[in-house]
Amino acid sequence: MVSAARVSRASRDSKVVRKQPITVTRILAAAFHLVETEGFEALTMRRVAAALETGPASLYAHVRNKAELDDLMIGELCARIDLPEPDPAAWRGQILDVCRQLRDQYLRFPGISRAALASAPNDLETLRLSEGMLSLLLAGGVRPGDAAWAIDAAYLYVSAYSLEASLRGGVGSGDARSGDGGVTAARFAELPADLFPNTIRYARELTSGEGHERFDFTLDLLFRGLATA
Amino acid sequence: MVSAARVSRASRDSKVVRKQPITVTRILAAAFHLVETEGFEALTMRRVAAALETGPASLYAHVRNKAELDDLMIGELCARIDLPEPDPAAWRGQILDVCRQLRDQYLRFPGISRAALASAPNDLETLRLSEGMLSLLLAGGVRPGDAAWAIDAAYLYVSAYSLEASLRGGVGSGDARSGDGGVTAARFAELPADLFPNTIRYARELTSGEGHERFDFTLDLLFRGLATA
DNA sequence: TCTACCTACGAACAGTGTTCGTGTCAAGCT
DNA sequence: AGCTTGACACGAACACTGTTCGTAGGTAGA
Repeated sequence: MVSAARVSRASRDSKVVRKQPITVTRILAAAFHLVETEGFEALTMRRVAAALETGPASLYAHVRNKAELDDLMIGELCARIDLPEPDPAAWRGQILDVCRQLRDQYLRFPGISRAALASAPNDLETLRLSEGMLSLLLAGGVRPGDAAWAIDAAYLYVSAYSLEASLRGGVGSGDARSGDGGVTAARFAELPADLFPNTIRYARELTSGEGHERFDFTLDLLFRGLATA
Repeated sequence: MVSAARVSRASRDSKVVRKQPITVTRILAAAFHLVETEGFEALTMRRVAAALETGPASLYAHVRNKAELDDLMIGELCARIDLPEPDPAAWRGQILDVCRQLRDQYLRFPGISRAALASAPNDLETLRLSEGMLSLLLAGGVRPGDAAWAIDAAYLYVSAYSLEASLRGGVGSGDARSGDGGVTAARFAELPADLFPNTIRYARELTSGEGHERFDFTLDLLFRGLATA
């Protein structure tokens, strides 16, 4: 037996080097890599464990649940959001920017917004984001009650939008870019004309929206309606 | 062997009566009952099959997937929505009413909105709802493009709201009604005061909202911002 | 009457989250 | 130095999940 002890400072001495210890950080890194490349459905305790070259049981010493792993990922994502210093004159642009950041983080890891919707993870990072958004609106002169409810609605919408966008784009179907909208519009045209007159007539409007136009449209609608005292 | 044939017209002759045949309707009924009483997580092919006193394989003759079962349920829910005749003067109230109906259908079957978010089920019933909502907004004088995007946003929000409300209320925790808000507000008060000044200060606003006040608030915000030509 | 077909279903497969018990190491105490 | 303690790692297993295969059974048509 090659007693492979005391290799704590040498990273890779030989092939019998001691395995790097499992930490929450490494688990999270493996999880993010997995979701980024294969989508949220592939995020499995076994897959994460395999990426760390161990068995699934080893993860439960650092993470209570898969649910907790999900929450940790959402927290990490929220931590990456850049919160601007509140500028009372530009609060609408600022809050929109924050929402866009959140959306892009979600979209970078397809399907992860499921985890955001599946729980109300009141950890510190999520609250930091919430606090930051609240500050922007308050600085803009929005009434506290309205501000609180508006950011809640915005957070919900961003999560739902990202989830739907992830499913639509998928993680494997890379060719479903612009042609898909035309396909859907064509299917609308084949509906019974007496039951779906408006759907047929406005098929273009229903399926339109390049990039994130719909996203901006909705959030603008949401924040523009807030009274600034 | 008691040949139990030709019992097709007699419903319940004796104990050896022929088992009622499996139909999509019966599958859906069992599925709805299951979700209503035990929540969406309990909706399992095996549980549905067991409720029908058969094995899981028997379902796959009538339903392609569990995903298709989910879609069928969403379709059924949408079919129950009552679409009013468009009244140009009252379109805001009308669309809000439709959204409330949808919300109540979702909330009656806790967690089922997961299925609504997990796919864009373009079946006829979903499209009927979409067409109805579109008609209301168009009658109100909303521009077609705005109307199409607004109902999309509203549908997304209703689903996300219902999902979160289902998780918050749970299906087993019947006592988590009004006391929970106080608990969350109290947890906000224990946060580090230098990092979360607004969260602490407006803890009441952040956790307030009896019944569906937040729901109405958000949708009002959404629809009030639409220009009526 | 015979045949063909659709329905029902038992059994099994590949996965999932999670727990139990055992090992194995590192540090701390005597 | 020797011993003990405790945390970490992990193989195996349990109770589930969705889904498919092969086969039986009864019904409808020729």
